Amino acid sequence: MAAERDRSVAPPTISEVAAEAGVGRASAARTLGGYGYVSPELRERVLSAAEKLGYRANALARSMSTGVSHTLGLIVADIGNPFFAGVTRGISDFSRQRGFDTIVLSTHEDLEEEKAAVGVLIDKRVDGMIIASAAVERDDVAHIQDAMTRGIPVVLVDRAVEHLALDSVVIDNREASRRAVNHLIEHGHRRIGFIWGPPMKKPATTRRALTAAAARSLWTDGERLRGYLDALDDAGLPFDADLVMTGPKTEQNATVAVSRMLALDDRVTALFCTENDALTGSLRAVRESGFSYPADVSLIGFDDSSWAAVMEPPLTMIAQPMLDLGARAAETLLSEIEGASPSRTMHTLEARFVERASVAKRSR
Amino acid sequence: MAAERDRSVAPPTISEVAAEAGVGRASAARTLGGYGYVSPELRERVLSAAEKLGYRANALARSMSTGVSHTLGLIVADIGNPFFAGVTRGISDFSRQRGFDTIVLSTHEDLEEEKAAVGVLIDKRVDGMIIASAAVERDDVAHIQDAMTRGIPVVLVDRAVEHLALDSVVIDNREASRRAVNHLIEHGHRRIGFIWGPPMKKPATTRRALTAAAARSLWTDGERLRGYLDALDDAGLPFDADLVMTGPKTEQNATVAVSRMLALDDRVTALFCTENDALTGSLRAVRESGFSYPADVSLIGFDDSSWAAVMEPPLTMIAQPMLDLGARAAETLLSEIEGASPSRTMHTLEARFVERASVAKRSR
DNA sequence: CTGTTAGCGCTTTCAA
DNA sequence: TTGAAAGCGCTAACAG
Repeated sequence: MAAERDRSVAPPTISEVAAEAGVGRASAARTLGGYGYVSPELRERVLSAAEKLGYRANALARSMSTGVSHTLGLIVADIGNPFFAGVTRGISDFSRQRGFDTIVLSTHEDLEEEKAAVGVLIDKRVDGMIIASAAVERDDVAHIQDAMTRGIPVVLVDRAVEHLALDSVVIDNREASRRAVNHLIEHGHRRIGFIWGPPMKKPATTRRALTAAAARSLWTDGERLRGYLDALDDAGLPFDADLVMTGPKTEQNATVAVSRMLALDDRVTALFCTENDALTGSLRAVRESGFSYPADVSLIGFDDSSWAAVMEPPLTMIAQPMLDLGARAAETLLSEIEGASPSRTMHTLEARFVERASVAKRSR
Repeated sequence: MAAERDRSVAPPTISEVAAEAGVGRASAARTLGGYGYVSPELRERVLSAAEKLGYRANALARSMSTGVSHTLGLIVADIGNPFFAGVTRGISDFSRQRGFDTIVLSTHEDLEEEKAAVGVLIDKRVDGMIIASAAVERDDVAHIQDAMTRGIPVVLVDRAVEHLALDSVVIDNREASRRAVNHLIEHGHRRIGFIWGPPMKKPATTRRALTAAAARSLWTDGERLRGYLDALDDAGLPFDADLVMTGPKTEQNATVAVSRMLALDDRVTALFCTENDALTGSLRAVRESGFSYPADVSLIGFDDSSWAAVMEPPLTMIAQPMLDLGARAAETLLSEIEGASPSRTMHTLEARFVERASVAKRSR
């Protein structure tokens, strides 16, 4: 029997509406649920009875019998991060329009929290989930496979996961990165700092160690690093481990790392920052070291924002289509929910390279 | 009978677990649901049967019988906005810890969408909702009252609504604004632009028209404008309608409005921007007009971010405690859900005034 | 076209 | 301590 309920008056049920209208429950259900045939007469009576009682369908009960919740789950590292907030907005707008709502869970980039989040969504019987997963290794993906096994459609957003044959919606991070770094090279830069790379216990000393670490990092981190390396290789430029930040990804660490790169005998003359905090941290280091951009050091950042455009000089940035990433992920998920079989492909959206004024010819 | 379901294997139910364990359903339910007494023996059998079948409780069914969904609803204008994203993060972190998940709905600052959103949340039987409402007039709040009438706890966040006796969690916008403007006045400024005020069809020409418009605007907008006026009055400074932007709240309009203020014979020497886009729009206008800050014009903005700190010179800002606003709203809501009667008060959190270097003594 | 009825998977009396 | 059975509000066969 129902318990803890009635924090107030129990909400009217379809039976009460039927009684009020003097019709059978099924007829009331049919008109209110919008299915089956009902004569205009009864229909009218039911509608006004519902109106009168302030009837609202209990979506929970409906889901119980239909097996469909019209609710999506979204799992991201941090909903407070503007990038994920943008993606969320894209998902939310798209899915709401199709009658789906979204439960949003933040995992703080912690795999255990992510596992728990998937469990919660399974329990709540979401119709599908979109995940920007923190999973990397093969052993990290069991929770996602569990959801799949249970027949819950899953699509990945922002980060692909190697060991998972799933649809994912991403940008070509490697190419975006390669292009940015190449842009720097074309401006004569040969000492280009990369902020930030995969977090490592101790700084990498060899390219080999670094790429190995990248393989154990978030897909996005790895791709961006590979793009950096690609550009170097394309230009025949030597790799220097001192120019790649590998510490924990915080703004402050970026400042420290960049300060060091700026103090090198053969100092860095350009910086490629793969995240917003990396950029602001770098900017701070540049200033504190007594340099200015783009005269002394050129800069390119990731994830454009109106701030980047009003910096003086304005910043050259890689702009990810956040809303579109979300919308596309939602679209893909919804079509799988509606029965389409997953194409298990990577949907790659275009990132824009927004050239402004933070890159100058090397003058040194 | 259940329909559309089984997109795959139907998930195991408590009955199946009971059968597998060779016990009655109730015993299985008791151990799995964590209530009532079960002998250690049976308990063990049930647990391993559940494990074996991969049982996960169906939260929907549970909600059906308990009347509690352990789900909160959050309604904001735009989840993609960094401010709301931060608030959401605060809510999400706090409530998740207490076993509640959050359905997030964006209304695009549209009252109709907000009404629909409330309806959706009622239907999904959320245990409570947090709303940053677009409602202003008495006629705008029926949907929220409807939720209240149905016994669903509601707390307001960021924006209080005059006609609603509800708990709300906000900052003292008026005081924060007054303080910022006063800071400008103390630095000798007498011509201070306010970006942006309440949107009006045609520019206000009198103070009276402006305050009237403010009364018909979002609470935050009104409060911030009142704070501006307070500071002027405190200092005995005259009000000038030309210094208050009243157009649609877009970055571009801010640029246009500020450009105009800068072109006045008795031009503006300081700007107070009440939102991020207002600030970036203003910055652009300052630059395009051939001025620089803080030498020619001083600036103060709302909603601090790491960007503001790395601008050159760094920007003086009012920092709202976004996470705390969210956490506090969640805390208040949860206690009401747990039975506390709403205190119907405004919970005012402290905003910090972060003084950096975008305000200088008036030099003109 | 309309009403009766049997579930959906869980919780919770109530007896045993 | 345990099990049987009713009920949460809805959908969907199935008769009529």
